[in-house]
Amino acid sequence: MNKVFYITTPIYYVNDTPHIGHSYTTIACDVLSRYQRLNGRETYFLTGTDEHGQKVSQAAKAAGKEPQQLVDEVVEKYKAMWKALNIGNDDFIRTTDPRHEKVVQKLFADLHAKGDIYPGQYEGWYCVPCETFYLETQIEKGLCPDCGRPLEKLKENTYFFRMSKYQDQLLAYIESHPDFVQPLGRYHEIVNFVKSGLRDLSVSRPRSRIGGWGIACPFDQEQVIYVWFDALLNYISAPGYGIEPERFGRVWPADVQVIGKDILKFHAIIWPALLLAAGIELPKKIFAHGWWTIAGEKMSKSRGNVVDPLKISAQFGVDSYRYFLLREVPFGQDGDFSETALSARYQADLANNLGNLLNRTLTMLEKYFAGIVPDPAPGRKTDETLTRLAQALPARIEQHLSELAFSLALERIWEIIDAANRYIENKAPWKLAKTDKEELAAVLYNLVDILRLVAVYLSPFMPKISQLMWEQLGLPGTPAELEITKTSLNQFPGKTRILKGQPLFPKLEINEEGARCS
RNA sequence: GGCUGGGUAGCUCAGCCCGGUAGAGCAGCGGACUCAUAAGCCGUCGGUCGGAGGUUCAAAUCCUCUCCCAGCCA
Repeated sequence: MNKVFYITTPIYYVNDTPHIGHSYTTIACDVLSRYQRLNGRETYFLTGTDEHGQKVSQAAKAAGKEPQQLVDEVVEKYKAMWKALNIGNDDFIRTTDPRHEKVVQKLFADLHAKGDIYPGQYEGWYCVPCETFYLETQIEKGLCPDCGRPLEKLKENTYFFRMSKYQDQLLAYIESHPDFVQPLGRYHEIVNFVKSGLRDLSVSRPRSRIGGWGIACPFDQEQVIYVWFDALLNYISAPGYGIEPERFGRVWPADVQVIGKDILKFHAIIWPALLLAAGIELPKKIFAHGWWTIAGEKMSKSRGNVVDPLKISAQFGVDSYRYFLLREVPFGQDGDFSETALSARYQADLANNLGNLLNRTLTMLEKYFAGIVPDPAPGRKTDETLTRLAQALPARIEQHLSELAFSLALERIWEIIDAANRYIENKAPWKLAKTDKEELAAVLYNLVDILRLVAVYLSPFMPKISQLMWEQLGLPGTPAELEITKTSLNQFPGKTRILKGQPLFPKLEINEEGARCS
């Protein structure tokens, strides 16, 4: 049995509604998993929701609902969003799933039995109204850094995870696996952090203080398991750790865990430390991507500039949105989102370069060959540049996607699109139509052939557009059904009747207007 | 404060490791063409490479100092 390609998004906190940030992570993971499937590899692409914690129970109380009712409602928003964005996740885990709770309790008990979870007392500065603990270093003059009210020194019972014990082991692992945390800058942060020393971590909360909304500690009625301990374990509970050993063995370790840079430490320190304690192999790669600002400003509810992916998708198309997010900014860096920038990409890259290339090619086929792709003549002329680029493409895409360099992968595809547009200019089929029907046939064949290849390699990024291209080219099935390793030039079936349709990316009427609104 | 990135064309960035006539895309301008979503193609304008000093025949690239921005320091 081959190892399944396992990729995860973080589980999203139900206290938030899905926005551009969530969609960014999830789309990136979707592209990677679609690419793996295209290569004939089985995938396990996991996303889900983080549903416990005090904030959720507070929000429920404020809304006059039971926590369970609230999370059941919010989880649907996430599921609807993923459906709308054409996310092909293989599983969806909720931390309220019994399959998850069981694993969390089991592991908590195991680590306790092993002595890696031990009882103690947590002491810190507590803000009663905010219900939050602060460290000495976070506060000034005994006031809450958030609301400014006086803090109380509070001591409460808790269980600690003996993280300090795994400090050296973790450091050794990270230093011997320079790809473990990416991008490189984040890797250095983590190395320095671990070197500076790890403290034991409080991993439970008194039930009396936070209410019951969480996973109960299996051996102490007074304690509830801390949300982060609970949440991180989703990555192993979903593939069946301790419950379906065979499946777990095929899936784990995760090949890539994609996260936002804000939760790096949980994933690159606490998470691997827990796995070391549990004697489970560590994930192969943690990749922390950057954040989006909105038209130069930080996104926030109070500014009212939160980007709704559904609204943007309705306006520009789902695939345009997917394309923009991955093309505009190198994965790992921060980026700026604006309708103006999206509009520019739409116009230049999508409508003018790609959409128009398909359109002009199909029009010429209709005009000169009644919409039937000419048979590929054995000795026909091919284009050196196009051939070279097409042959180099698979390895380049593989390289870039293995590094999560989505923008570079897309640039490589656009090199071919640009070259194809130049090819048309150089060959001037409208002239050949009058002088050399044979070469005209060769040129148009080469064009649909290269467009077929473009559709295949574009399919992980823009599944719907890729499918539309496929259909307009008159090809049967879907581009994603094709094993990518078997794609090469000169395989477009001759005599195919093309089915030219509407432009892939119609001109945007309200272009200026939209730009101003953003 | 310590550590790490970064400051290059109007905008976004590459080049810096391994010194040798400043690059790409977008935007702007001009041209020829017409298959096409007035798209595409060709050409072109545009930069004292954050600042100062140094090494060198030669520095965006190496060294020193300095200013500014960002990230990490539970």
